Amino acid sequence: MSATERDAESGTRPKRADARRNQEALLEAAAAVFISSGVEAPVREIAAKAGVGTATIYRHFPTRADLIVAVYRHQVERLAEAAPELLVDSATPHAALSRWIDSFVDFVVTKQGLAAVLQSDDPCYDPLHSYFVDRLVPVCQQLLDAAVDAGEIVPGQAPYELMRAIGGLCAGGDHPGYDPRRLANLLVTGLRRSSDAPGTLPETWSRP
Amino acid sequence: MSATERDAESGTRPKRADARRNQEALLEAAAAVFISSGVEAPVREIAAKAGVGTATIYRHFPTRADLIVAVYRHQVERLAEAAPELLVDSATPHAALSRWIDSFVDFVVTKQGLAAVLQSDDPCYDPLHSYFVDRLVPVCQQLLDAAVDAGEIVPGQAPYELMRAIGGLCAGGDHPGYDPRRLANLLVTGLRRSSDAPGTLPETWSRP
Amino acid sequence: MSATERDAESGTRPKRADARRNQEALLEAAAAVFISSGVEAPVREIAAKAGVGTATIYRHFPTRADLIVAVYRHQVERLAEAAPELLVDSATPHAALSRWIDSFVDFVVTKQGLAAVLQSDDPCYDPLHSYFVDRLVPVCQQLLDAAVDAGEIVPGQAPYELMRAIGGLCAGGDHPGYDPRRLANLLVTGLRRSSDAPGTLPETWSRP
Amino acid sequence: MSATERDAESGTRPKRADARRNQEALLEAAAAVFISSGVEAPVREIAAKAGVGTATIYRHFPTRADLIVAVYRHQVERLAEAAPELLVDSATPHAALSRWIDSFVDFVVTKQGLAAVLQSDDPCYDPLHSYFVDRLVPVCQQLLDAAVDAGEIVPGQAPYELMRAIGGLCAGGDHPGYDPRRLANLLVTGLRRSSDAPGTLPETWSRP
DNA sequence: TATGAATGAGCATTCATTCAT
DNA sequence: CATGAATGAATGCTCATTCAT
Repeated sequence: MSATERDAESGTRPKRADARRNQEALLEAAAAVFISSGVEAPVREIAAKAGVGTATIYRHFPTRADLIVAVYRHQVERLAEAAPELLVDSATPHAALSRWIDSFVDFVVTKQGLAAVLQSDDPCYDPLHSYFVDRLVPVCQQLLDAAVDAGEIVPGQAPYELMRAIGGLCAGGDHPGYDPRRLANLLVTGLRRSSDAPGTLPETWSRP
Repeated sequence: MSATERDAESGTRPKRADARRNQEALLEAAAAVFISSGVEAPVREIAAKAGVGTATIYRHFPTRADLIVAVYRHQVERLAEAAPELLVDSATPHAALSRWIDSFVDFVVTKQGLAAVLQSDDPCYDPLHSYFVDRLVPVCQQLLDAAVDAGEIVPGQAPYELMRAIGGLCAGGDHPGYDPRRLANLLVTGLRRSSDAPGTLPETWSRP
Repeated sequence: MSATERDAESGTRPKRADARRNQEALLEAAAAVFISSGVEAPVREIAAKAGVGTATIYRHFPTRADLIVAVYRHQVERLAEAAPELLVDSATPHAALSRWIDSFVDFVVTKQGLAAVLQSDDPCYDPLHSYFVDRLVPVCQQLLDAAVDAGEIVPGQAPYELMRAIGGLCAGGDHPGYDPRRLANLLVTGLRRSSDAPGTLPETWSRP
Repeated sequence: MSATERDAESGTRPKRADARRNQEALLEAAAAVFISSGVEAPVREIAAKAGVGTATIYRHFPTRADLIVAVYRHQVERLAEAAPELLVDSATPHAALSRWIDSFVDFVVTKQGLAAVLQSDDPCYDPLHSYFVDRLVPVCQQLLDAAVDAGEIVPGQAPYELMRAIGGLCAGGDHPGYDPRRLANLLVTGLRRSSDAPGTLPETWSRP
């Protein structure tokens, strides 16, 4: 009989309940601390906020990346799931892409330091990168493909590259007048087929 | 004859020789370390690389911001001075802007962590921010103005915001397939007057 | 049964045993080091002597003032509590005052650097000052008042000033022939009503 | 022919003039810095204030003690020379002692950190101690002797001990209400023959 | 299983002193 | 003889991680 089965049967396993409660307290606390002090906030701060010992964090989330993934999983999932609806609801695939990028910006920009971590080369964040890539890159690819198929944007834009760029752009911070949404959409606008007005705009900026 | 006069005449500078050599060694070492370990690398590492004591760094560059500014001053100046020539040499102001952005990207992208520092809120970096802003924002403004005047891009794009965005975008790093130049130019392309082909592309994504 | 309850019952305190042992080792080590190297001895030295890491000190005593207070708390308390008994046991209030000053001198003179720190303006020592003032000034005041009421000494001597003076006087050190007790009592003797022999001694030196 | 003689003859030795000028600038600067930052102020601060290199300080004053002695020599001399006059001018030897102590207090109390240094055990300050002791202790002894001979104070008070006590007492600082002059004189008052009113005051405070 | 105490490496920074110029 | 650049040891403090209870 597995622990899970026993749980399902009795429902009286206090330990498990404790653990789950801890896990949730931890996620809440981490989310709060991530916002106030960034995703690289000291472990102790998170533990203190959650009212648990530091080692408890390590038990539940061996690496910081695990914790970050757990904290943002819901939002990442929602982001991933939103794409199909957007494709249906929007006037054009490009509009869907644009709106999805908006959501992505909203997500990244509110997480102090998330963008920085996503750009970090530190291997300790590899699981974090993997999760984001696995979950969001296909979705972004889908949106890009749709827009390409509709002839709205030029083909060939790698979704990972685009998201990475937008991530970096979101790291700009809260400075007054800095509008990550607008800037991200500038990027997406830049993808538009310049052949909208064929021949009129020489690609003067193209690099050799 | 004062020491200063002798210096001016002979160029021997008896006292300063060591100091200048050290200063240069320091700048070289710092540049190298900034690339390998980022601009927030430990002072000790830079000192070790330069073969000097740590205090020597503090003598020449009291704050880290001073050191960073010194290391990049030449390149920033070249960047600032390049704009007028680009305006003359390029087919259109937009092309000049695009090429200048290329140079800016080339500059930022090779400095590990520079983008991050430029985005930091830490007041210790204020002098660094000031220097970059004072030196480059007017130049970027000039290029933007020219492109606006030529009817190539929409008006109203703040140069600081644009540069900040590009800075963040450059923080994307060295990942294979990540092309900051192209992405930055996507941004600039996004600024183009969509009226190039008036009416053809509904601005479905435009923000309120 | 919670850990707290178990503690209350058995006194085993499974968790705190180590911590308490360390705390005590720390206090002992600090006391020893304070004597040999003064109360401003490097944190590392105390940690080494106690056989703990430096951070352990910071855990138990976030500031140096905390550590100093903890080290001397017992002695300060004894000093504070001794006054009432002295007033009862001594022939006169002045004698009680004198004996209390003796104890105060004994306390201060054995703590290398304590006097200096008590005189320091560094705000980091404010809590230390406060503790000493809060605990000892009222006691000294009480003794002074009693002596004044008995007509033994002139009124108006601020206890804080007196203690500060004695503190400084104790900083004289261990030099042979230097007798802080005697000197401090000279001070207290100086407070005596000169009207012991009214009119005989012109107060030529009296300050306005 | 000694260097001094040659100087006297020719008066053209620029080097010597420079050196002397430096020495004086140094003394002035040191005096100023000692007041503002204490006698343990960084060497560089003094050098900067004097407009000389740090090594120049070491040339003129190999140790800090040398510098301190030089800075205060004039005032110490005046203090030493004042005693005879005071003995003549004052109504009684005790009054002279008291007034001299006043001057001593005035001297010590205005030198930030001088008292602390005078109490330091650091052998690097031995020359400083020696100078003060050699110059002032005999003077104080003389004043004490006179007062003893006049029957005003009890015999046996070592002058060095008294001065050390007063020095420590002066370290009390600038705190409002802290009056080192008064406290020092309390000490001297304490020396008075209690037999002014013989038998009236039992030496209740005397320690076994 | 949860705890939180302990760890100790790591960092920025200061300063007295020396030495090449 | 004067300079001031270089030194590098010393210190306070933080934080991620481990481990005994």
